[in-house]
Amino acid sequence: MHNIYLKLNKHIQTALDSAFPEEAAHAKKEGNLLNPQLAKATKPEFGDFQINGVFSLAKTLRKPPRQIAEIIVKQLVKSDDFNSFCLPPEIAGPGFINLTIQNNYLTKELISLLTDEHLGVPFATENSDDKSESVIVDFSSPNIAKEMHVGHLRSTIIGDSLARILSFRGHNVLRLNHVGDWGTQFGMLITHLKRVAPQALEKANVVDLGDLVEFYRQAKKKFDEDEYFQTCSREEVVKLQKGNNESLQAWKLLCAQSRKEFQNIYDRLDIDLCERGESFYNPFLSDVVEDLQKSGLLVQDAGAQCVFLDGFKGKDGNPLPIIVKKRDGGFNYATTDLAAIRYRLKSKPNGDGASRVIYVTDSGQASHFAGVFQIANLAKWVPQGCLLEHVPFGLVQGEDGKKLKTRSGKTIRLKDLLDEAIERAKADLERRLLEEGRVESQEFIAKVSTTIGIAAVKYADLSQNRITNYQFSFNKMLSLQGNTAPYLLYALVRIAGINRKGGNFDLKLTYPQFTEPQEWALVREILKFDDVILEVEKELLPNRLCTYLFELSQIFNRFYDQLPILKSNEPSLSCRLMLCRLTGDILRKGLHLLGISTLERM
RNA sequence: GGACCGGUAGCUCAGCUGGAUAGAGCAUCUGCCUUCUAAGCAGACGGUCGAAGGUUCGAAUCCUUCCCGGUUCACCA
Repeated sequence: MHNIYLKLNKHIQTALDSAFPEEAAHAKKEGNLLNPQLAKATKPEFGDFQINGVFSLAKTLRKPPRQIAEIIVKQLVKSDDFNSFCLPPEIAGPGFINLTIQNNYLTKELISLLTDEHLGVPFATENSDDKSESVIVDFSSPNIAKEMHVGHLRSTIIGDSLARILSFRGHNVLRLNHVGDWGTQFGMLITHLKRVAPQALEKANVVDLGDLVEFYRQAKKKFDEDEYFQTCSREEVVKLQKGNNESLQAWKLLCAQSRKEFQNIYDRLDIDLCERGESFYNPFLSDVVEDLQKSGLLVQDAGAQCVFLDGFKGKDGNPLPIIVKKRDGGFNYATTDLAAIRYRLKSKPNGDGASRVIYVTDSGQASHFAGVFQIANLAKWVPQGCLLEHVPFGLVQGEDGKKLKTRSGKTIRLKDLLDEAIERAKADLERRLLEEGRVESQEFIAKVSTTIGIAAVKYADLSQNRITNYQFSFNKMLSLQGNTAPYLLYALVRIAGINRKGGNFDLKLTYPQFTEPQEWALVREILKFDDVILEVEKELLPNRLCTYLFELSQIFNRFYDQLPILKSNEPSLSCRLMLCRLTGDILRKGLHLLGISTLERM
């Protein structure tokens, strides 16, 4: 109802201007407008919208709120256009004005959705007020030669969903996987590789490293035990940085192997990413330091090149430096992140030309990003109107409230976690089939349990406000009741069932005539999709979309339970089928925007 | 100790620029399947919104102080 909101707001604004010309003029002089504080109604009985601004007006005008409200209402109903889509406003309580949109206007909006692939959500374009932006979403970002574990789960799932939503809105989205493909750990990895598989350096693809985690563990063990190995490793880092051929070859092999393993996970999760690791920014690191030097931000402290910022203090209360060049001349992650910011904001072809950069990482990195963002601003790398945003999220905890670990205390591999979700979904499904005496093919069972398992993991994560820590529970996420993926998928399956049994309707024949409250509740909910998407785009909180989809499903299930659909007579039959179709479209689209695939039967 | 984030029903959590009587789900209890998938629906029970002050016509929401939990604080990322 985004358009309706804008239309209403304009009407109210006009009404305020004519009802209180002096106040309006005064407000305008101050550079603002009288604020009607138009908002969505907090409860269905209050209609569709409510005006909350009467009280502050009452104060400045020194008149009772209800009197002000009456003046506004009187002014509003003078407009024929207003009366053509809104019912006469009602003054309620101490001075709220409740607004209800007319039925025929709502049905008109609803019909327009039938032919709108975007389901009412505005599409940002190059030349409009609703301007399309270049957005970078930096998410997932595992480390090369390590395995993806639960720690990567939230970033990957949340980042993917945000990227999908921003693209859907019309923005040009670059999904960057800022993998950890550079750094001191490569010294030991390359040294180890050279020892166990020297042939890998001569020919490409001759060696399958298999379990990289085990490989990493072995290398680490040697590094800790063997002094000579340590020396070689350190030398190896230097060689690599200098661009030694052999070392680069080994490095590439390790990266390729990791990439293959990451890709397995991304394929299973249906996630599309553009890999651009830390190494990409190597050529720009010294420029960063130079730039900071020029802008006078750089300070030498204890041999390191640092930037000191307001509000950054250490344990002892002394100012805390952000180091951009280490005492040994090396760079660290602050430097890389600064180089990345600079590159991403620079216009093409020397950069990405982004106007919004979103970092989806755990909240533990909040102060790091606050620091580098501040430096970027001070160094004037952030053009007017460009936005750097850290999108933090909390820890994944087990049901005991502690950091999620295996029973033996190890970090849980993402692969195992997904396998278990699917396995449990399969067990649930098979139990149900048995109970209901249904027989399904192995293929069906495999597909349904995979879809449900992955959906459950994703939805459980996304449906929670990302700021807080998140308690991971297979039982809850796979639960058949409540705000879970299976519940939403089930609503869609019901709609698909209706479609199979003759759910086609001819929309030309139908001018909808809704009569039942369950129908109207569904109509109104369907029309809220655009508001929700716009909100998520701004706040970057996918859980708002989840809440909406859950409520839509609830309202649909009520409708489905309480009214006959296929067995109703015309015109109800067509009207109800139309509601099924739109509910299905929105659920499918909404779930898709969360990165969740849907089912026809389950 | 400083910074940041949390504290809302027995449990897990929503709560949008401050708005009307604080919302879900789970759990517990009570109803509803000759009918489109009951993985559903209807209802009941459940609250000093961590505490105290303050701002406001109005505070879970904003400000201050305090309590509790988490994260983080110099060359790892």
